[in-house]
Amino acid sequence: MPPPRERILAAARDLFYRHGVHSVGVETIAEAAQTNKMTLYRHFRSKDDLVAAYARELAAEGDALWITLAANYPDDPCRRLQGWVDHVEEILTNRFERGCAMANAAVELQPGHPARAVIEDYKQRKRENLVRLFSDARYRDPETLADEVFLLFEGARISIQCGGQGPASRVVKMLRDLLDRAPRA
Amino acid sequence: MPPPRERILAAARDLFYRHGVHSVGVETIAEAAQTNKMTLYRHFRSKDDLVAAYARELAAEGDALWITLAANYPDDPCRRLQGWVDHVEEILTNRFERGCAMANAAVELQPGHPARAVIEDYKQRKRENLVRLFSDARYRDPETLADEVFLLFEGARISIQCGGQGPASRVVKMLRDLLDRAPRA
DNA sequence: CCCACTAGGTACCGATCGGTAACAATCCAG
DNA sequence: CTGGATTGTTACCGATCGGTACCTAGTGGG
Repeated sequence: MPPPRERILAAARDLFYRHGVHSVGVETIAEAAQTNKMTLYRHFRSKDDLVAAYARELAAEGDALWITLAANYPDDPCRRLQGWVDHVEEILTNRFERGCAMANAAVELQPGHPARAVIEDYKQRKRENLVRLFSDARYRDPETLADEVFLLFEGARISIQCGGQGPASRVVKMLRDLLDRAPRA
Repeated sequence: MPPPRERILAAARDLFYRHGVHSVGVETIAEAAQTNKMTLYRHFRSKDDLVAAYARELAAEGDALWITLAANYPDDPCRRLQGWVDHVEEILTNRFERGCAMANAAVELQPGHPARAVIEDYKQRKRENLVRLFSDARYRDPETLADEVFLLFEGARISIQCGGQGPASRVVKMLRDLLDRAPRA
């Protein structure tokens, strides 16, 4: 069995994503992690601290995707781009998708919350990664293209939980068409 | 002074949007409405009932925009479309924008919550209104165009509160370019 | 073996949550 | 003016919240 801290973070991650940060109490998390509240508070100073750790874990995992992508296709930006689109498709067709966990958390958290900075930094890095990807793939206007793709993706994720499987289900095809038709240098 | 029910709904709307549904207690809402908890519970059976009324009000206001749009430009779908884009720009450049109130609420609410149905119905109507708008303006593929515009808009709104004013600030220009370049019949 | 460190368990704290009972004040129609 | 309906006030309920004190049970390294 993994050490308590990992179990707590895993449980928090599952519950926070499924039910929202404010709807889940620390006791519930501790029980789901097969431990208790005291052990939770030995590893996290407060619930807010746990939420921040939750955000950091999500951000680290998101960043890891880009490292994996670069490692898998070190000299082929177009394949790398294709790999990213495949990843997007994987997310958007997941039956349990409930939107971007970090965006959802940002909705619930007050502007001053420690997790907010983590989330905002991550979203900015994500956009930069997209710009670099389009730049490497020799698209003519990588900035605009990155913004467009970024917003389409974010919009699709938030729309899924608003019953809008309509627009979201077609976004992958839209993405591929967009990338096919966008002008390249 | 407006009757209590209206004041309560107005206060709930302000507080729910600024701080989130779960972060605001009924007592706070009653005080902000310059009344008290008992009066609130005389007009709303429960907090969930108030949240559902909140969602219904947002939906009614969103629907009213389309009626206004149709009334202002009864015989000119292109001007109507232009009016809608102006409205989008107005929203996205608002300093107090914190995303779509209904999408934010959906993030916080469990799938079975009475407000969820209101929100999902509204989003579907919104998409249909967009399709009709593009169809009236004689675009070649109104469905795809509506999805694209819908997702760009939703993505921009959710991105604003993730510190991503980067992508969101350029979305209006992207929208106008997209509509200029999209093929028409 | 032993001792320090970590985890588990329980009981508890004050605060706040959504929601209600009972009663006084107010207001408006007939 | 009067009487019924609506509102205001206060106090309260049980439940749950985040967070802590205290003690016991392991457990691993010297």
